[in-house]
Amino acid sequence: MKIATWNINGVKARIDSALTWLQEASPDVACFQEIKSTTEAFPAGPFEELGYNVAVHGQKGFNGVAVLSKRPIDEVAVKGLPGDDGDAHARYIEVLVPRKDGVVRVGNLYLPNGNPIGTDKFAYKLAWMKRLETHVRGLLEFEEPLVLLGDYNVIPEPADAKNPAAWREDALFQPETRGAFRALVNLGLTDAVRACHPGPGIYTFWDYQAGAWQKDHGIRIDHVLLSPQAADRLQSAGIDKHTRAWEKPSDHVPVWVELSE
DNA sequence: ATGGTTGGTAGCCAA
Repeated sequence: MKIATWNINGVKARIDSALTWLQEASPDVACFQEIKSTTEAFPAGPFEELGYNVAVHGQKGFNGVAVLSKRPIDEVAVKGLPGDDGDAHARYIEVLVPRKDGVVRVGNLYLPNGNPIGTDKFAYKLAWMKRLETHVRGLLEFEEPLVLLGDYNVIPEPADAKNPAAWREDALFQPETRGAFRALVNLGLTDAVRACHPGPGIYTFWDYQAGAWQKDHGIRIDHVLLSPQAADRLQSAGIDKHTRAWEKPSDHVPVWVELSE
C-alpha cells in the first residue's frame, strides 16, 4: 500500500493541485499538512468523490492536518499531540487503517517551524519534539506497523541541504533540533527515503523566495519514519518533485512510501 | 548581510 505526505500550504489555494496529484499518484493514504482551514470548512466533498475517506484536525488560519484514505478509517486515535493540554495548535492526527491481517497506524504531523532561534517559538519546537518522542515511545510498545510522517521542519544532515551554510542560523538546522530528531529515530525508526536513496541531493522543500527552485536551493524536511514492523514491509520510497514546477505550487512536494501488505 | 514570495486574513503574522 502507498502512503504519502504533502504540506500543501493551504487547502483552498491548493485544491486543484491536490486533486490532480491524488489522481496521478493514487496513494492509499494521503496526509496533508498546513491545510490552514478549520475542520468544518475543509472541502471534503471533492476528495470523497475521488474515493477517499477524510479525517481532519483543523484550525482557523494556520496549521491544520488531514488524512485521506481509500480504505475505511477504522479509528481516529488522536487529534492534537498529547503531553500539553495548553497547546491548541492543530499539528497532529493519528489514524488506524486496515491492512491484510491487521492495521497500519498512521501519525500525520506538522512539526513547529521554530524560527527565529532564541525565541519562545524555538523553545516550543524543542518541547513539541520532546512530546513527540514520548508519544512515539508509547506507540512502539504496540509492536505494529507505524508510519510517522509529515513536515518535520528538520534538516537531519548537511547532505539534506543544497547549501548547508545558508541554514546555519535557522531553527530547522540547529544542533538541538537535529539532536531531537536523532533521538526520535534512535527509538528504532527507519528514515524511509534515506534508506531507499542514501545519496545527497534529495529535497522536499524549495522556498518561494530568491529563486530557490530555479537554483535548486532545496532542503529535505518532509520525512517518513517507520517502526520496525513497517520497515520490514518497505518496498520503495520517493518524492514527487515535478509538482514544484506546477502553476501555483506548494513550497513542499509530496513524499511517499510503498509498503507490502 | 539582506531581501526575496506566498497564504490567510483583515492588520500584519507565519512560513
